[in-house]
Parts: sequence; C-alpha cells; structure tokens
Amino acid sequence: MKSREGHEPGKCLSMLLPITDALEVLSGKWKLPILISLSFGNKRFGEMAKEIPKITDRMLSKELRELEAHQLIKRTVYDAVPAIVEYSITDYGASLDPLIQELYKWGSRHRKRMMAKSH
Amino acid sequence: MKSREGHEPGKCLSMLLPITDALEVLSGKWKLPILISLSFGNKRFGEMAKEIPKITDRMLSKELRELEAHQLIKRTVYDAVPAIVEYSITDYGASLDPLIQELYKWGSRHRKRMMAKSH
DNA sequence: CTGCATCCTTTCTGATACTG
DNA sequence: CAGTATCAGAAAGGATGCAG
Repeated sequence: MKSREGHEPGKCLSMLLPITDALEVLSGKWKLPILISLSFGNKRFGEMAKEIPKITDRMLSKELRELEAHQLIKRTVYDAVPAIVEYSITDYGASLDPLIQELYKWGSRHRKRMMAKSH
Repeated sequence: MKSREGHEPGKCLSMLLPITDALEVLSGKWKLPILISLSFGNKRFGEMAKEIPKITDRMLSKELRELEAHQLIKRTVYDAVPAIVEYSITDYGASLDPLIQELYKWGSRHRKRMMAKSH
C-alpha cells in the first residue's frame, strides 16, 4: 500500500463542484468545437457545418441554441434574402480561451503519443 | 455584417483535431471527476464511490476500466482477504493537471456568475 | 441559405440485485 | 470489499425531407 499523505478531506469536493458545473455547460461532443470555430472569426451556419468535421445540421442547430442560451455565443440576423445569420463569440465565451489552449496542448501531446505507439 | 479579418483557413481544423482527440479520452460525465479524486491521493473503489457525488458503482467501474486502458490511472491489487484494490494516477494522467486547473478556474467564475443572476 | 420536424438507431445511465 | 449482470429508460446522434 502506497502513501496516502496527499489526501485532504473536503478539498476534493470543493474542486469537484465547480468543475461539474463547467462540464455541464460544455457537455456533449460539439460545444467546444463550435466555440473554437467561432474563435477564429464570426461564421454563418453553413460555414460552420463545413468547417467542423462530421457535425450534422441537426446537431449544429441544437448546440448553437444551447450555447446561445448560456450566453457563450451571439446570433445576429441580417435582413436579406435569402436569410443571413451570423454567429459570434461573446466575451463570456472568449473567457474559455485559456481552457481551450490547455485542451489543445494536451490533445497535441496525446496525439503524438498515440502515433508513437505504432497506432 | 461584422469584420471577418480574424478568419484564417486551415488554422481552425488544425486546432480541432487534437482537441477532438482529447475530448474523446475524457468523454463522459465521470472521467475528469475520477481523475481529480485520484489527484488528491490514491484511493480504493469504495472511497471514490463515496467521494464523487452521484456516481454509481456501475459507472465508476466502467470509467475506471477506460481510464486504465488509456493509461491515465493504474490499478494495483493487494493480496488480502477481502480483496484490496488501490487506484492511483499515472504520470500521464497527472499531465492533465494544467487542464484541470483551468477547468476549475472557469467553473468557479461560472458558478459565481450563475449565483449573481438571482439563480 | 438557414435550420427545424420527423423518424430511427445507437449509446449512455441509473437502479437493482447478486457473486467471489 | 470490489465489482459484474441485467433490464429499462433517457439521451445523443444520424438521415432525410422540407419550409421560410
């Protein structure tokens, strides 16, 4: 049995609660990819549909609505025919940037590691 | 229509691929909570089941197997009756720490924001 | 172009009970 | 103590079609 001195009761739970909240807002396969796409510039529905690998219209539509409800993105309708709708990231959405950077860093390292293992 | 000068083709995809990989490894509701629990010290099955709010034995068991397969955690069996099994985080699992810190920071801010809005 | 409605399949989760 | 088996419901996801 290894040492257990690292264990501090209560600390763990106080970390778990905020993280659970964050995970809820970012839940699902597509919210972060959508936010990343928008972090590279405002986009229209069709542009995102093309840019994000494998996402379907249905999921894109659904996730955009959730992200808007959480105020992470903004939807702007321009009066034109045919309709033009532009999505942009809000300041609040942009506050996820450091998190996204870390995810990118770890994902890159993980990718290399996978490559190395013949796979 | 707002400016679009932030858009750089290809950049977005090169960011999306590693992140998609990362999200796959961390997918689901429970993997990060489990890793966080273990980051506070080695734990036994029952300890984690008590410490992580709302997780069921079934999910804990399933997620532990996946985390072990991805080499983020280590399972050690001690020869005793009744059985003693200890889980610990690997160096590779520990490399998720910066990501977890960011998640915690954002989650904490998000939590405050939610509180502020009457809710 | 935008994006919802419908239908269907797959995957995920929870509850409960049970074994070594 | 440390899980696994089973069942059922919920949620996520895909395909297609169509309307504003």
